[in-house]
Amino acid sequence: MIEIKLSAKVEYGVRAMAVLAIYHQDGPLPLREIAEQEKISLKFLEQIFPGLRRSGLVHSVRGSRGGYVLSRAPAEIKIGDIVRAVEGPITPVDCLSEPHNDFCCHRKDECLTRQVWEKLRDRINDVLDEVSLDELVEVKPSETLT
Amino acid sequence: MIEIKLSAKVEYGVRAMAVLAIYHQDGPLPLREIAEQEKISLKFLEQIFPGLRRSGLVHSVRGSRGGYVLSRAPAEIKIGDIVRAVEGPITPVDCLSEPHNDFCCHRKDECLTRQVWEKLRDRINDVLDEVSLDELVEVKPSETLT
DNA sequence: TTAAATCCGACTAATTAACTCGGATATTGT
DNA sequence: ACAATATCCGAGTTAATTAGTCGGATTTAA
Repeated sequence: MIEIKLSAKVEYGVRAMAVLAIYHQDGPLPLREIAEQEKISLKFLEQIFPGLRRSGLVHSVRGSRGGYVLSRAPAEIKIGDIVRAVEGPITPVDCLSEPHNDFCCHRKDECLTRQVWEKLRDRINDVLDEVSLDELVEVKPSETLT
Repeated sequence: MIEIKLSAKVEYGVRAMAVLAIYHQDGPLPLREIAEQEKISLKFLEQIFPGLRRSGLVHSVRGSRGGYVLSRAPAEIKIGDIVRAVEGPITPVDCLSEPHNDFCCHRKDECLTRQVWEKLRDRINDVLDEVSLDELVEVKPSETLT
């Protein structure tokens, strides 16, 4: 079994954003296209994108010939942004998201393990904020800058 | 909702090991004691400890006056050891644990996002292997070395 | 022999995850 | 105007996982 695991929503969300990054120039890209390319259920994608829009990472164009467009350049979008947009704040244990209560951990003054999870949370966020979308879709050596 | 989350098993496992570290000198400590101190169900702890034992982190003393003892000094036990003992190898997406198959991600040559999850996995392991049990139970300034 | 422990495996209840479904609404091309 | 193509919205469903329970067998010290 595995214990630190990304949800399918996050995985698909990042994959979908990567596709959007590739076709960034070509105007709005409908989810149908992304679904096809990445073999993801259209209906599931439809469920994922509202979060990305609310977080301002993409903007939507409704109606025929509509679709989604990145609202910033791929270089300005970090993987962490996507992950947080899809699922909310990243935190390894509930204890960290709530205001500290003494029942969270039952040792006298302070939760001993809390500091480890805090460190873990911070590092996870760091890693995810180090990589941006453009790095993800970087083309192979063949098409690097002239 | 949260997407990178430790299971209760891991959280309890680490807390329990911290208690064991504190009473390290005093011979075997029964789970009943730990359960009481940390307000964790005894039956649940009983389910967690076999994994810790099989990984060689603790050894058990059966029968009356029995319990569990750390098999190494707290300084030699990393949080990562505990996490892996309780739940198996740490990996953020299934794709990483299996031998690479082309259906894992549906882009032509290589999974673009894979590299990010690999980096994430490695960093998570790094963080968890940086902290050892003794750091976790380090006493407050009042009782630092004379 | 009794009490206190680990040990073992099955069972269950609750929650979450991963979709699915049906339709409403907006927009464009003809 | 109208059909086609999108996003949008919310509820429903199914499967998997998690968290925890339960009953009892085994081991051992006192």
